[in-house]
Parts: sequence; C-alpha cells; structure tokens
Amino acid sequence: MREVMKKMDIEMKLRGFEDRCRHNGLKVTPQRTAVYKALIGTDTHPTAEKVCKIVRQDISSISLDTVNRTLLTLAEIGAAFQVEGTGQPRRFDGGLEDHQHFRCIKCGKIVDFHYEPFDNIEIPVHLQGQFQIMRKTVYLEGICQTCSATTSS
Amino acid sequence: MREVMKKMDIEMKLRGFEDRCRHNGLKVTPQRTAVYKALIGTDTHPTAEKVCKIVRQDISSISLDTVNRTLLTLAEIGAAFQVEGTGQPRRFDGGLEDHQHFRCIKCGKIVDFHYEPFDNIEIPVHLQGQFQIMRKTVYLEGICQTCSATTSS
DNA sequence: TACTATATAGGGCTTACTCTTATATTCTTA
DNA sequence: TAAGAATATAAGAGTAAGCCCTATATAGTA
Ligand SMILES: [Mn+2]
Ligand SMILES: [Mn+2]
Ligand SMILES: [Zn+2]
Ligand SMILES: [Zn+2]
Repeated sequence: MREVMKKMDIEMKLRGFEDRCRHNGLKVTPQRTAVYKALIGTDTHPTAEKVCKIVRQDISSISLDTVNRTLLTLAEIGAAFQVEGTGQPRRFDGGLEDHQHFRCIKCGKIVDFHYEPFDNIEIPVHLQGQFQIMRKTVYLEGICQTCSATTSS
Repeated sequence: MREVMKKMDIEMKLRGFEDRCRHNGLKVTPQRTAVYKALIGTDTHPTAEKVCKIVRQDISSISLDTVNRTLLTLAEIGAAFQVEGTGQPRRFDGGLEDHQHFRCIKCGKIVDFHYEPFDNIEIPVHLQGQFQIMRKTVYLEGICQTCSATTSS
C-alpha cells in the first residue's frame, strides 16, 4: 500500500539524516529533525517562512531564525540544497535525486520534472578540470499554464 | 582589427536597444542607455550596485534606484535577464545568446561557458505543452579553482 | 548524574530592494 | 521649434529577508 511505503521511506530518510548529523558532529535536535521532515514532506520548494509555519504545527515555539539556520545547515551537510532561481526569499529542496526545475516568472512556482536526457547529462572533461562540480541541473524559466490562462484576458 | 569590430558590435546593439525601447513605449534616456551599455560591456553578471558604479563614471548623479529599476526594465523587454542562482544581491546578464553558467558557492563568481550539447538542448514536447518556456540553461554549481586552491591549506 | 559543547529563542541590526513624490526629461504635435 | 502630456529620475523613507548577539536550554558523554 502506498501510505505504508511512504512511511517506511520517511523513516529511512530520517535514519539517514541522523547519521549524517552525527558524521558531521552535529547534534540531533527536535528542531533539526522537524525542519528536515517538513522539507522532505513537500515538493513545493518552500521558503524558510513556509517551513517555519509547517514545523510550528509540531514545535510551536521554534524561531524563524532557527529554521533559517537549520536550512542552511542542511545544505552544508548535503541533506538539501538551495534552489537556483531569481526570487527574493530563498527557497529550499530536499529532493536529492537528479531532477530539473521549471520556474514561473509570474507566480514564482517551481515545478519538478524529469526527462531522461536532462537527468543524465554528462559534464564535459574540460569543465571537470576547471571546476569541482557539486550540482548540475537544467533550469527552465517561463510562464505556467495557470498564469497563461489568467493573463490572456 | 578587434577593437573596431567591438565598437561596431556595440553600436549595433545600442541601435537595437533603442528600437526595443521604442517598440515597448519606453523613452530612450541617457540613464537607460548607460545601464544597458554597462551591462553588455561585462561578462561578470554584475549586481545593481556594481552596474551603478560603472555608470557613475559617465553619469555621476544616477541613483541606485534608477539602476535597479532600469535593470528590471531591461529584463522585462528582453534586453537582459536576471541570472539564476542563489545569492542575495540579484545579478544580471546582458548576453542573450544561448550559454551556460557555473557558479562558485564559495566566492559567488558566475562563469559563462559554452558546450554544444548544452547550448542545443531541445525542450521535450510534453513540457512545451505544459509551460510557455522563455529561457533554458544548464546550471552548474560547485567550487572554482581559485577557491579550491585557497581552501586546501 | 553531571559536565561540556553545541543549539535555540528572541530581539536588534544590516542590507537589498521597493515605494513615494517632487522635479526633470523625452517625445509628440501644432 | 515651442509647448504640452506622458514618462523617467533622484532622493529619501519604508519594508522584508535574513544575519548577529547573547542568555538560556539541551544533547551527547563519561
Ligand atoms: Mn526540486
Ligand atoms: Mn552569462
Ligand atoms: Zn505561474
Ligand atoms: Zn570561487
């Protein structure tokens, strides 16, 4: 059943996260775990503010600063990353598998997508010599269907 | 001779820019022209602040707000774009030909590069139906040589 | 259980950017 | 070419994200 699988998946990720913290000399705190859980529980590439709101359902006293700090920490230890893009409030992604993003320049929505040729692009050797590459992604920008429909009045 | 070609190229771009302004019902002001010129005169993906400094060599009284506003205007009329990436101060690019970016997460440097297979990626049909795509780029993130050298102490 | 190192909450601070308004400039049309 | 209408600019105040500081709290450990 789907739900059961999902729960197992989350449990596994949480276990991995705790290990990752320990390996990096970081304490496993309820706040950290909750932020991580909130992040992997959505595919909306949320802002710190948004994550904070979610986490406060469990830990009502968590501060926005802690959420911010924690999200940066997650990125540092490789448990998440900051989404590329151009918006003001920084956005995060807990999806570590290779995938691509489309961003709507009207509403700011960021949509995940997969496409074999993009997921599997190979970095050419001359660049590998020049840079130590840690992330690669195909980034598309434009207008989503909702916004297209709304605008054309 | 290189210099002469460069000058002709700039002249052509400026002419095109003025046309683009008029077609969009925008007045051609010294400030706008200067901001545009500054932007196409660099490949460093500058911030508004940086552009402002450059422009002030010509127009010492230009305000940072005008530079900001103008850069956004350039993006709106398609004479430039905001660079994807994750940094705080927004950065701009006047290079409209297909090209890709590498961004160093240590020093924030953004480097242009070309690679045929990346420059020519085709957007799959199922995405074209879903989104109106206005820009595509391969975005790489990592650590540049300078920062690699510095860090490994 | 007690100790040490690290994390958090809260609040103030900084900085990039946006908004407002009075003045200046472009562009049009007579 | 002069005058008028529409738009742009400069300056400064306002806003919001996120960073920094410090006293208190908590996790890991012995
Ligand atoms: Mn994603
Ligand atoms: Mn570029
Ligand atoms: Zn949209
Ligand atoms: Zn670097």
